[in-house]
Amino acid sequence: MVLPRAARTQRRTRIQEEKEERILEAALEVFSLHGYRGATVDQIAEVAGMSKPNLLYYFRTKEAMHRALITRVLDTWLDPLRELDALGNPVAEIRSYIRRKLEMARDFPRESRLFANEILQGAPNIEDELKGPLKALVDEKAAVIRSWAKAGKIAKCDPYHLIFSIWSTTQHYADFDVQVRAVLGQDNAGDGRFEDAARFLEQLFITGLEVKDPAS
Amino acid sequence: MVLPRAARTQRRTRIQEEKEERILEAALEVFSLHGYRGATVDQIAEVAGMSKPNLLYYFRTKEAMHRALITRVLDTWLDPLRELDALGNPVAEIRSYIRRKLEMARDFPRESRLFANEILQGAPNIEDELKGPLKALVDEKAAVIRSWAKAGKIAKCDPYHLIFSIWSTTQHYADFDVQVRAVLGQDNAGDGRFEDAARFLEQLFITGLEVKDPAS
DNA sequence: CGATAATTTGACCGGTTGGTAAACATTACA
DNA sequence: TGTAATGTTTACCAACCGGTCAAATTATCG
Repeated sequence: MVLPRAARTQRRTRIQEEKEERILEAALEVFSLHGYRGATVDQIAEVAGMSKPNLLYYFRTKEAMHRALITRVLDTWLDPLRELDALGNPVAEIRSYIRRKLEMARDFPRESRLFANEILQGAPNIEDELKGPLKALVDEKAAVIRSWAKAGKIAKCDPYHLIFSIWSTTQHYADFDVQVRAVLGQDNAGDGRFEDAARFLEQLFITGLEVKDPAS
Repeated sequence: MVLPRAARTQRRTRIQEEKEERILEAALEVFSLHGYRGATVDQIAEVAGMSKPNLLYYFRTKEAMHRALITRVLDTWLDPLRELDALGNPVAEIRSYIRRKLEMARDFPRESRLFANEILQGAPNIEDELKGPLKALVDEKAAVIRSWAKAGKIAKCDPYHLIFSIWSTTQHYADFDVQVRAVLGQDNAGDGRFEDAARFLEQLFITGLEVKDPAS
């Protein structure tokens, strides 16, 4: 046989698991830095430490690789929002959602840039994922936030745009890292800017969402 | 003569002005959608309605085109921040800065995406611009904001991260337009999302920055 | 008009890129 | 161990891409 990817129906070998893992890791590195078109298969192969035909034995096309990577990453990327608990304390829930998103921007910047690249260029490959699972999750959590506002637990506001603004402010520190560093100056070594950002964003969102007159 | 770009030292002809304008317009269209590497000279030539060699007669390399485009756009892109007036009413100044940035995201999304693409991929060509003019301008305005906070006109906060969060929230509606539309649903026709965003962001930032105890 | 400079085009080139063919090597397993 | 399936490599290709060249066309101006 010469169809390794067809082995998807069968159980996968140890080698398949290992190699596919190494390839996707390398693909994340390269795609997130150069975008889909800017990345080359040779580059990914080199980072993965294998020859190009060998890589193409596991993923038959560049696009298949990209698709596999996106779908895998999208799932974990939405975890912070999934954890938003309708039964928790509203302000505390939003605060820790912001913290989690900011931690992801710090710890998984490549994943963030992968999506940014994709969406920036019109999301040609993942439009279905956006309109399906992503929209469903956001709709669900927006309803939760709206109910908190209705109950007077937080200020009345558009829950969708609240979520957008949390996404954008936190992911900014991953996607626009170069700009952030350039503007803040030379102290690029540590994670200080993330701590400063956390303080600022907490102040902004929590104060901005506080209920002025707690009489309910 | 065969050196049209060397004509820079001389006055430019009518034809040069027109064609360079058309080329940069086409380049903006293509670069903003596909990034530097993803854009092809043939594509740009086609959008500009001329042959590839003809285009290369005006800009000798793809990189020269990109550089010319970036430097031109960066200048107008920073105008909203330049207008932030140290002598104006602090809250009103910040409010109208947010409004101006959001209007730019609505009216010039290609320009926004051009920068986003560039910075996302490590800003290989404009690092100097970031560390030079851009940092200088941000430093200047951050000092203004800090003085407002010191004077008790707005809440104490990190001015750099305030600027970052205004940038990210507003540009989000240009750069991640596809995602915003996918999440908000089918009503993609109008600009309603920008009006909703304006309302939300105003509430968020102005409430978040208000001084709680106005005793100064 | 005539001539000189500016502009435009079709044909082409070398390097890169995604992908293939087929021989060779290794592993899994009866 | 033998052998069939799986994994790896070398050599290669066709399409694409940025850029050149020389010839043709058009604008400029005395």
